[in-house]
Amino acid sequence: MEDFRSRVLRVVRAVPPGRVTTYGTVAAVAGSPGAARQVGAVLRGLTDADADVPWQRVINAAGGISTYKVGSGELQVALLRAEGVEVENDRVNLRRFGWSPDDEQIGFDSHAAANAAR
DNA sequence: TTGCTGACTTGGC
DNA sequence: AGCCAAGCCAGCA
Repeated sequence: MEDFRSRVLRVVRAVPPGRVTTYGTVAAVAGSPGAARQVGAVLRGLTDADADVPWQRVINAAGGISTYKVGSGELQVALLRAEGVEVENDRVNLRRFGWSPDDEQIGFDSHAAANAAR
C-alpha cells in the first residue's frame, strides 16, 4: 500500500494554480477522512525533493492560513496572490477559490462548490 | 522502541 | 459568533 504521505503529495500536486483546497479535503481524498492534521505533518516535513508540491494551496477549513508555529504565513499569502487567489483579511473565499477533485469536471458554481464551502 | 506534539476537522454546547 | 473534546496518525525526541 502506498504511503499516506505519497498520496497526500499527489493530491496536492493535483491542485490547479489559482485554486486552493483544505486539509480535510486532501485527507479525505488521500483515504483518511478526518486525518487533516497528518496532512499538515506531511507538508511540514517537505524537503527539496518535494519542491514541485504547491503546499501553499492547502489551507484550513476556515479559509485561513494555518501556519501556527511554522513562521511566515505571509509568504504563503504572497504566493497565493501571485497565482490570482484573492486573500483579504488573511482569508480566502472558498466558495470561489476552493477546489475539490470533483471540480475538475464542473469547475465551480454548483452544489460541489457549496459543499466545499460547507 | 515508546510517547508526545501538532500547517486540522467536526460535532456539541 | 465562539469555545471545548475527541479523533485522525506522521514526524521527531
